[in-house]
Amino acid sequence: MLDIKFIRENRDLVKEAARKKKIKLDLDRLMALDEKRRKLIAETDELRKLHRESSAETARTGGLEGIEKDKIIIKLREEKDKISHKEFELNAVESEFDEMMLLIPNIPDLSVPDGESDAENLEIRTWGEPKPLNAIGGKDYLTLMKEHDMVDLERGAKVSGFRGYFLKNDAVVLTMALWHFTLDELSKRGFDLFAAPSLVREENMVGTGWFPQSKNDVYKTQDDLYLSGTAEVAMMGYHAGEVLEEKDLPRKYAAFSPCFRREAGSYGKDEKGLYRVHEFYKVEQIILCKSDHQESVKWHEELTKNSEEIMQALRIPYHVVLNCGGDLGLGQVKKYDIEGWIPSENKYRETHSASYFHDFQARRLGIKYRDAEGKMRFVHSLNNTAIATPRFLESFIENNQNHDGSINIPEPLQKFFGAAKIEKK
RNA sequence: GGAGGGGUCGCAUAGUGGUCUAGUGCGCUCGCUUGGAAAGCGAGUAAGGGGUCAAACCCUUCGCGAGUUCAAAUCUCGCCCCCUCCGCCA
Repeated sequence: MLDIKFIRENRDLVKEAARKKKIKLDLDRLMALDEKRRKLIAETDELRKLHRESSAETARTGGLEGIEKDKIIIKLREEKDKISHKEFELNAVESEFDEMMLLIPNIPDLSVPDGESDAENLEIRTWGEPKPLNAIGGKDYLTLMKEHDMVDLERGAKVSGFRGYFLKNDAVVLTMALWHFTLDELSKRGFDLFAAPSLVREENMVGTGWFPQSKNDVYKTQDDLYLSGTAEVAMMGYHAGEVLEEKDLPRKYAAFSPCFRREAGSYGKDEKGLYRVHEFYKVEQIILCKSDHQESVKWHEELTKNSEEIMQALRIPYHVVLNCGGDLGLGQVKKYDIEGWIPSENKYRETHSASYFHDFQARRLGIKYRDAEGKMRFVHSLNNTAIATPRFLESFIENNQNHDGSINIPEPLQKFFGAAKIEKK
């Protein structure tokens, strides 16, 4: 959410933001509602004030009886009636206003390129040597995983439906080793570790900016809780409604959680394998920092660097792209995706997504802090994937395979995996 | 799933329909006092919204929401959370 005062004074910026993000927006409607709203607030306040004065007077002259009393009560009743009518009018305007406010996009950074979709994201750097499949060993990850009895997709679909999967044996150990390794790396970098809830209240979905837009992509339970698609939601809700101290910022959190996505509207995309599944696991990095653009930029770069270092430690060639306007979420100011190299597809595919929001999420969630002068401010928030499984197995296994079909476990991961290789049984 | 108790200013607590514009204590801030400090004394002590160049000023808020009433911290209903207990359970 943006500050209405900011919107009022920067209409062109907001319109440009909507254009860049390819979001439909009737800003004139919002401005008209805002004006109406303020007028009604002033009128309501005035009526309330008068009524309050009358009530106080009545209270002071307590024991009145008969005609005198009736007269006063009639007067009070009339005042109250006027207030009710005014409040009714105000409520109608405010609820439409509030609804629209949730749809106002955050302003993307100037460095964000124009573009419709992820196809127009800009590559900003690469690491490692991306090699085609035949140069590495010649097998795609599913073939390899089946050979090693690491996955069962058929029974996954039988039990769990479309996009269902079972991981088995070394894949289970490898997956857990990846989580553990990642958490360990982040802990070393000063992150507090969390195992976060996936089941969350609606207000957190709205607060992070996932709702109302992406409601269709999220599973809802019969208790009106939602199955979150990322620990970002729970971790942002963690401090909702709180006032933090400036000295306690930044807060750096690494949160593990199961993640759920309906993938509505993605039929036909990545139907095979472990890349796009309904149920997966993720370690997410979350940072809350001071309300300052340079701070946000600094931590955004650091979050990205952390994930790059994890990619490097695990020997996955990757590139980093700067996401274009059309590929940004409502609240995002700027986003980098890290895409791991997939030899079998001869291309890079998204494994991490690092974005910052300025105070967009904090405003919706009410996460504030008292600055050095004692002034209340909204924190800035950022997040980035640290590792997402089983998606990550695709690039991991293909890039670390040997000609004999065995899979190397890079040195930093060995103490978590317990061996240096996955060998043919 | 069931039974009961509770949620008031940073903390503790008072308040069961009208002077609550929420009292008191503690804490905190400032001042007086002092050689300095403590104690004592005095004043202040929130958030959100409207308004304004900024202020003054005004409105709202006693877990959240709705209702009854001229008037709600106080009465009614729904919800959320916390505590105690029974049941079930990894």
